[in-house]
Amino acid sequence: MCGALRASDSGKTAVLMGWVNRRRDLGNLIFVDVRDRTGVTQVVFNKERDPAVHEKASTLRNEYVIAVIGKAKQRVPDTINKNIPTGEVELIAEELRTLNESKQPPFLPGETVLPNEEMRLKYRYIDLRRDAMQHNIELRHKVSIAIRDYLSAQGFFEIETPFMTRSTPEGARDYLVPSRVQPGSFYALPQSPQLFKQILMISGFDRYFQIVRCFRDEDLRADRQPEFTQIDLEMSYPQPERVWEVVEGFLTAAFKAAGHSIKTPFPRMSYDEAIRLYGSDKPDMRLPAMTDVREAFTAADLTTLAVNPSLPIVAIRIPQVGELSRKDRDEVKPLFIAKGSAKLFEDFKRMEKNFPQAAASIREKSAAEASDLLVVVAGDSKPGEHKSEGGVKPEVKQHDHAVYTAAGLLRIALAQKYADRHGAFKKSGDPDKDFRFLWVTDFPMFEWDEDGKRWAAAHHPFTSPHEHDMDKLESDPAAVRALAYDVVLNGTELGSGSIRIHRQDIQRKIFHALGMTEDEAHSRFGFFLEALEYGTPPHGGIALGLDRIVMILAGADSLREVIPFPKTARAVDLMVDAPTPVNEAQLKELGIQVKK
RNA sequence: GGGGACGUAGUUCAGUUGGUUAGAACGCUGCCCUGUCACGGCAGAGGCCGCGGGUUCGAGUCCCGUCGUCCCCGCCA
Repeated sequence: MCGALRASDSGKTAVLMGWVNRRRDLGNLIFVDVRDRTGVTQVVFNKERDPAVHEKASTLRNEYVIAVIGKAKQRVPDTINKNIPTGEVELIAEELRTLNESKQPPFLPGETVLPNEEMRLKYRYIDLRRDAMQHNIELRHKVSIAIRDYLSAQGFFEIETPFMTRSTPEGARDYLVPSRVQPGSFYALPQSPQLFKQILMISGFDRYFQIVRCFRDEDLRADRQPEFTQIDLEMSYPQPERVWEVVEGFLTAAFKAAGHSIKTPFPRMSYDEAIRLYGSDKPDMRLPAMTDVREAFTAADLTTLAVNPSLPIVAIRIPQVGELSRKDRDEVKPLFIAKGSAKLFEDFKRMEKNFPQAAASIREKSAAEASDLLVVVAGDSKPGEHKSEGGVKPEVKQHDHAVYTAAGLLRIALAQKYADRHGAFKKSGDPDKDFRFLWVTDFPMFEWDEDGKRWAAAHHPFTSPHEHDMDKLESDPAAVRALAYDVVLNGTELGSGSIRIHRQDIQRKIFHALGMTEDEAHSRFGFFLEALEYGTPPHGGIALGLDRIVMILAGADSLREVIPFPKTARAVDLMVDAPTPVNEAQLKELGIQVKK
């Protein structure tokens, strides 16, 4: 292999096969760097030594595929290249075969500047030849293997579940697959193997896992692709802590495979705490939490500032940002996405001038240094449009929630904007700082769906409520906590799971709370409800995004860097040019008519 | 569905207040070169300025539309 040759191989005959990475033609002396998956080795063609082979070498061009036979030779000291592992050796060519020529590629894998993403995706096979992509794909392989080995050793069976399955109206949009044999009927690709893995528990496979593709027809983001890979697992008779232990175990193995040693157990935080302290259910703990500064203001202050005294007031601190210029402040304002009636005070100096006592108190409460950036987010006292549906309680909570989450989004936007100044996102080499894991627990069971004017499952409708909250299912749905948990890394949700409902009576209550009639529940999940009646063990599990784990390990900003053949923001594969219309005959066979 | 950024040579980019023949680097082609490794030197080819309208004596530059890529909000149980 091209990356394997070392000085100790000196004198041996070697065969190298690979691509022409670079050619340096000095006339009577030609150097060719031959590249394969493992690296690059320099091959020397000397006219004096072998005119015929040298002549052949002068016809080589970038990305030709060649085979070279020659003698490995230790380089003389002043020609050693310290930048590459094979830099102490070179291959003196004795025979050269061009296995294939290449058209001039639109870009070169060895080039330092990247072409734009459109180009990279269209010619993905060339992009994937680049070192960085080869490394990412190898990393992905190693991580998968580590996780498989770990879970297998812990007694989990990897069991496959169908890709062509049943559409369920809950959750994300389904990708549909028409049935030819049953015209007018459709399979759906799984958003996750949720019900199958629960049925595997009912079937007696008490520890299941699968590294499996899932499909969701929703809009894309840098960290969201329409098809993605989950590490899905489920176990019988677990406490949440047992599931967390398993996850911590395989993540330790996965990170070890990538060369990082992480500490377990991960810290834990309730959902309420996460919202109050970070304005997010996936806190990025690499930066300080927000601070409740409601007490810093007098009632008179709040009136002057036109701030609603009954809503939260929080301070966001970003370390080491330094003083904001007028221009900075103008740029900061649009980063704030006003949710509900949340409003922003971005000019802390002005606050110090007009409300010196409050400002001093905020500084103290948030432990701010002089060089830290402070901004304050509060609720506007102007009467907003009040939606009366849904009862009093969720509305009050929603307004609090809006202020916290608006602040949380701003906190992240500021952190990204000033990443160079605070440096918290730079890899330090210390895994305790670079990888801030967190369990977020006690999620609410239900969320108020403003459009549908009903309660919806926050996680999914098979999640078990907290035992103590059972009696609130009817009286106070907003207060019901779920036995659901997320694992979060550096502000990215890696995975989500729960203890499931294993009793049919409770499952029925949940459907009822969700406003589903018995008939509706049966038509959607009849097979599952029936299965629950045949001796279902208590069970629970979780699913983690493999792509996201690898993305963070690779230090990438987008899933596209760790997926060999990803899709664009419009869910298009630019290489194969999918999706496409299909011909009339195909449609006819499926009994489908396309609206023009 | 909404907001923002970008689109100029094969690639990455520059292009002033609207003004004559649109530039650079890398890549490509040819020649020279025996220790280069992002080789070097000389010469050369290469452009529907994304596409379609408009304003103007004149548009890469201004306006409108459209297509594509990226980021964000909504959405993603």
